[in-house]
Amino acid sequence: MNIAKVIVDVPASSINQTFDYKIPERFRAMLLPGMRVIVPFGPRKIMGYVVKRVNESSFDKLKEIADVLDLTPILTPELLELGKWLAEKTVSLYITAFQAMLPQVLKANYKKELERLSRESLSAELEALFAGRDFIPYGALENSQVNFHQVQKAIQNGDIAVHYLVKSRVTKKYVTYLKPTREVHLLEEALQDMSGRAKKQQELLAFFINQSQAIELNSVLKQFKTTRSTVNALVDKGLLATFKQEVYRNPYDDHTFEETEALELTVEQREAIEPIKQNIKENAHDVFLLHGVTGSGKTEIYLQAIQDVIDKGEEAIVLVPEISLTPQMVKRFKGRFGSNVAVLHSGLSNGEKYDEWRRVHRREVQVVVGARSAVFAPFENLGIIIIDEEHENSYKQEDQPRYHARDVAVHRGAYHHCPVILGSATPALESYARAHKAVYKLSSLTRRTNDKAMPDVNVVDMRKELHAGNRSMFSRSLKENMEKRINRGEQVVLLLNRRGYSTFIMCRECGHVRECPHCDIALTYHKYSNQLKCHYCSYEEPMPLYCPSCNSDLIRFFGTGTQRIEEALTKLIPQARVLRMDVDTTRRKGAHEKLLNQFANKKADILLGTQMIAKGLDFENVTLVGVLTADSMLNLPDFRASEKTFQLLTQVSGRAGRHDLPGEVIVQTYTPEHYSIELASRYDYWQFYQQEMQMRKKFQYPPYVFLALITISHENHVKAVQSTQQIVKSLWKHVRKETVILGPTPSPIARVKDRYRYQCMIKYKHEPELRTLINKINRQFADEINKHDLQISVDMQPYQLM
DNA sequence: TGCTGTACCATT
DNA sequence: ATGGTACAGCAC
Repeated sequence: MNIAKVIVDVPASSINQTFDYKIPERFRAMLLPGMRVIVPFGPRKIMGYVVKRVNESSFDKLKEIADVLDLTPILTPELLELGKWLAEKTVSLYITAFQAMLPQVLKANYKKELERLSRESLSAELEALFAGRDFIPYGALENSQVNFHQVQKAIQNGDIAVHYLVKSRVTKKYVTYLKPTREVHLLEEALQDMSGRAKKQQELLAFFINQSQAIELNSVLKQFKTTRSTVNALVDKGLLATFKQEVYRNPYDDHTFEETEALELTVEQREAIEPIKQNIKENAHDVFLLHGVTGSGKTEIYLQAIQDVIDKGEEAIVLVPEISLTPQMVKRFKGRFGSNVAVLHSGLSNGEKYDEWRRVHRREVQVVVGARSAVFAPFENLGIIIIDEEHENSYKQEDQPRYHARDVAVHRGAYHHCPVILGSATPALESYARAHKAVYKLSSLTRRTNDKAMPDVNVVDMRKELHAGNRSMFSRSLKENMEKRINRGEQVVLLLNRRGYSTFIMCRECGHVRECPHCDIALTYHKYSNQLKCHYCSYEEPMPLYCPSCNSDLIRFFGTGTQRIEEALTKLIPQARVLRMDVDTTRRKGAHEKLLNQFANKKADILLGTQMIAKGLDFENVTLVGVLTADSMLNLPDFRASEKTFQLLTQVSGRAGRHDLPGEVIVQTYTPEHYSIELASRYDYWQFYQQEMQMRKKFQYPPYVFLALITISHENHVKAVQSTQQIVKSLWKHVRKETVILGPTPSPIARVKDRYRYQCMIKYKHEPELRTLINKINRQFADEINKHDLQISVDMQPYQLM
């Protein structure tokens, strides 16, 4: 078993295979699958993952592994298998699948450097560059006087050499400790001998005579109100010593969480949790769909199920959409399980994420709460996987590997023989359909734990407002209600239902809209930098003073951004204190929580924001929720538009009147008759499900069919269309006759980064060979991809059809 | 003849 | 992805 099969860190389809390496003597005893290694690859050195050890290789000229980066495997055998499955299932590269399962800092950093080998003098330019040093970064060659040829010659001469370095991005946090190094009597002697002037040194030394334990340096400095120099003096005298010890960065101070006990369950909750507990007890794997209205106590069910898993000595993964939005969620888990919980989400720094990940890796915790990628937590005895708000789009990763966390969870659940819980007030249609077909087990929670009714939803027809001469974005009823609540000292949440919160600029004179020169999309105005930016390629230009097309100065930014609504709102109700929550006001780290805290402390009357305020917030003083434009998503070319609208309206309605004060919801719309709006206002999920299923059946969309989206891009418009056409043709040849292939169609954003994008959509019910077929097509186009810069990307379960 | 840009090719 | 190489084009 002295040969290792390695997946190397080269994201190219021609490299999407294992490479064999000899394991040198010094690594034979310790090298295991799942460890990272450094291997020579062509002229350079790169990182790779060992997936297997074998005895033989069909390749005869094997190179040796240059180094091993881990002492223990970072991928368990299960995760190695899962990575393979994931890559194949999503038609992605093995390397991208493995990288997706690990924290960012475990990815390799590559550097090149030049070493001076000979003492003899080099060319004047090279001498200047090295400036007496033996090693210099390779990058120093740029903007220097040295030309490439000189370097090549020097290398051939053996005067200098290029080194390829693989650097770890891992940084660890250390705390410095201070401790005495001599026996007590020696310290006492030293204290006597010390000059009377060194007051602080004496104090410190006296302290350590009574105290032989190591103490954190910073706390000593604080306690004695002194500085490092005092300590250094004692260290120099050989009386004290400092040493460093690694500590985890802990983003949450565990002690600040109030401990909670299990709550008494309602009858409904008990009925829902029973089969889950049974599953846990019997090591059985079922997928449970927990359909519970907001406030029905889903989280308590999660907590008590997890308790069973912990008692059994097993581990739990809890996925939440985006945890920084719900500090309440962290609080509940830390409150119940204390330091037995690791938290993984995008609000943490890379270092913090790594430390939390390591607490899982080292089995220091049994519970992980985190966003999408936490589904890969390296536990080996999983007892339960929970996906909260399972309908959320953020569980689908939109770049390679394009996976859905739900699929991964179910796969891991089957492997570990443990239950998977999908919880939501508005389950994804796919999930509910599966529950309906008894593929998943359905549990319904129809009542709130406090038995409060859901707030009344009043739908306001904005067309009538217009006819009545009200041209503002606030209906009369919303205005009156807001004033009434604010005067009573209650609070209001206002939701602007917009997917993009971008503001584009348009000339009022000629209608010219400023677009990105490289992409077919309007540029977005950014107030803080007064720049126009492209969200797709990061192109930037200053905000023009005059219209580039007609030179008029009537160029303004457009779009009903939250800023404009805020302005209108302060005009409409001058006494209201408005808190605006959007990308601009939440950009800074922690800004999000700060704003929410301000609102919780009643520093504002109205919280105005986009989708981000719809989820998981719980303010007891909020009695009115207003939705300004409920139908703005309905016109998007997205077959899930109705579903998303229904989900959003239901979620946001749950924000009002959760406590003692009764709540009310006002929904403004131009299409009050639309079933998603009408049924959301009645909280009728079942009716919505049935109606929407009919639509999906009629137009052949999921869950009636599976989708696959292939996007082809090329700098040349014609080439892009032609290649897509060819792909469509060869698909037609090999799929069943019931399968539908649409395309070539231009992608909704037809050009990005100067590349034209065409797509083809496959709608199928049963195509077991589809992935093989797509891979075959990929290979057919290998030449075009390598030589002529054609790009083909595949999404086996598209959520965003761009 | 020597320098520069580029297409192509292999990587265990 | 990325570095090496063969080769074409061009100035001297």
